[in-house]
Amino acid sequence: MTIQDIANLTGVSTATVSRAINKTGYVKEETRRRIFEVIDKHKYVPNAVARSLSINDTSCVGVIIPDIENEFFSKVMSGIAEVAEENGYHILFLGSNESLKREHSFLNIVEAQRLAGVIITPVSEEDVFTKDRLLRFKQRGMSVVLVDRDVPGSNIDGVFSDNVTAARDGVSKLIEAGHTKIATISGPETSKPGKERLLGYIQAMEGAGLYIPPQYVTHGDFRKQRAFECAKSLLSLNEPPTAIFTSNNLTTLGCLEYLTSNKMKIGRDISILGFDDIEALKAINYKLSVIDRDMNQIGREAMRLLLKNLNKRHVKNRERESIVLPCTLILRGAKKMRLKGRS
Amino acid sequence: MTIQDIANLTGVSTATVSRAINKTGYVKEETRRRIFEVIDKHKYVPNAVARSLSINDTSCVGVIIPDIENEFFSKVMSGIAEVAEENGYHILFLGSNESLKREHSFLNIVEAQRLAGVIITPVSEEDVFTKDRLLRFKQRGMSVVLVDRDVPGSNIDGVFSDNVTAARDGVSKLIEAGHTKIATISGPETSKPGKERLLGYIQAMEGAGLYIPPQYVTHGDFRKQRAFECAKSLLSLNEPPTAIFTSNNLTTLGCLEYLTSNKMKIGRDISILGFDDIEALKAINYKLSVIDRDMNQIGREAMRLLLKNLNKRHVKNRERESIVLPCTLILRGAKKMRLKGRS
DNA sequence: AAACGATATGTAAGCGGTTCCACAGAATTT
DNA sequence: AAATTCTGTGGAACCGCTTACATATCGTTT
Repeated sequence: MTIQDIANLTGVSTATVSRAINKTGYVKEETRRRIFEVIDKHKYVPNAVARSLSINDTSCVGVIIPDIENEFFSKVMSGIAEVAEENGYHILFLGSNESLKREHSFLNIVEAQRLAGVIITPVSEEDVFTKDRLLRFKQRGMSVVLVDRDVPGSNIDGVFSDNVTAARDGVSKLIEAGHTKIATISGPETSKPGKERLLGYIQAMEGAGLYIPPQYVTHGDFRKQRAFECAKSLLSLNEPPTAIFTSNNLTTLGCLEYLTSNKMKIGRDISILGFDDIEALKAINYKLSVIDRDMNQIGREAMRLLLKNLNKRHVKNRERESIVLPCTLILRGAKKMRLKGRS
Repeated sequence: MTIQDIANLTGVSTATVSRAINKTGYVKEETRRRIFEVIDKHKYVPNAVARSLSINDTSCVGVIIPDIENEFFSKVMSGIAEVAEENGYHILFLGSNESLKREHSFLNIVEAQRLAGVIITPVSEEDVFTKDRLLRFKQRGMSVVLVDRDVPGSNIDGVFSDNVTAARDGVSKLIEAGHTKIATISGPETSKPGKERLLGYIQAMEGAGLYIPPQYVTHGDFRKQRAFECAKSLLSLNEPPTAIFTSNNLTTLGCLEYLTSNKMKIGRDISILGFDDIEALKAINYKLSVIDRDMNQIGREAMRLLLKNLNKRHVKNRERESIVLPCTLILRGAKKMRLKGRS
């Protein structure tokens, strides 16, 4: 069944059928009725591929994210999908799995499929292939939006979080609660979130005049396994920390895994401040404080930004539009820590 | 940049360029080299939309799932994506959010976009619109695969879990551990998982000669809120259960939320057996036993099944191919329950 | 040397839509 | 009544690619 068949069966031209279907141009009411009778009778559904080719517009955007199993990304995805659907856009899902090779291959797909835009959390902030591609996309009028991670020097729009402030305020709370021996399991320092959250931690500590022993800054990679080992090394120190700031949700889990497997009780034996809340732990009111973000909102804003800049060619020297969303501190830690050594 | 431009610049016909690009048919090595020089120089990327139209094949499958934020689905998605990528297929992500309206609209998209197939966990097992569409898809040679939920009487292939056995064995373990007062928060009884898990529970109880007070069977909807209320009603009974079988991950969380907010300690004050493991709780070795499934595998199998039946027209009376994967029981409950009233 | 298969390339007709343009009749304005 | 605008419709080019078919050249085989 093609538009030609429908035209023949109705006794009109394809032009008229097309106009009837798309409500563009004049079609006599009577003709229109007959056309739709035929369409319904034969359950005709116009070929969107042909249409895309013809009008040169696939109402489709690509979403390249590193790990859909991560609660953060699945929620972001959800937000993206919501706004996309409201606006008649479809989503091509591309899970890079933190693999550069895959990311590159996906960028090719985005280009080949002539997608209207792409939302991406790049695997690496320093990869030149990805950067070049994204810039080329913009030059060609595609809409490109970064999420969470940046591509330095690219001036590409994006939705980010106020990592520094959040981390600083969060760690400050730990200090207010009496902690002085606060360690961190940081993220990759080549990535915006990793860098900024570490910076916030440092600012809070230095702001309070607290010394940071070098061993207190362990270097994770935003994954569980590595965080587990970082936690282990922290707890093996002569002077182990009384609180740990973990810089993303998986880091938190890895850290918790080590601590609980060593029979430590969070909120009593040690305090944890995590970045990004975790549904399950929220449900059981686990004594874990977190810096929370509205992940759905991040997705929604990203999609909105994408839609807003559709078809806007890259203008030279245009200010990048970067949306920085705030975080909130959720204190679920147990009792405040007893202050030692004071009256 | 089109294939025509490349042809002109190289001084050959589009046919030759096409053959060079797709490695189909003869092209002299020298010509081939020149063509690719031009392609590289101008960063030409063939238009996949035009190609799809021409060869009548979008290497793209639709995935319609109700809730990507649910750990189960995000892992299934991950598995699907993995196999899709290995085979050069793309994924159109369609999140129905448990809304029939959206699901229907997505089915239209699948049809209009001429996708090669669709993997779907339908919102309702009784919706006739969806059923009709899926059957039509099959008749037209599209590959259709169900995941987890069924469409009765449709004979559509699918990947399911051995819910009855798993639930029966799981609940039996609770009984072996000494529990006699075991309640359940079931899922929608119109859905395969809801129905079967409840059946498994009943079989285990009856098999052990245990009476099931009607109030012990509460009816959830696989969501948190409702489960919270079910838990509340169970704990308000004169004779509250000593163990609860929760029939999916969100049900478990809702139940836990109620219990923990009432200061009950899981594994001591009450035992929980959940269906589907929860990453975060696994990490902290929470005293919660679960029936676990390899969710990634479910996704992988679904995609494999889809690929296998690509282009195979619906054969009348063909046996449906339904893959039923086993579950495993993970006992993380605390100590065995003290047996009461016996020597 | 003729015949043949392999190699190399071009022409042009699709794929299934959209849309510009032309044209005709109806309705309205002057 | 003529001029003008509005309605309604069809013809055909076009979107960018693939491919059947035709044709030409070349190296082999007989």
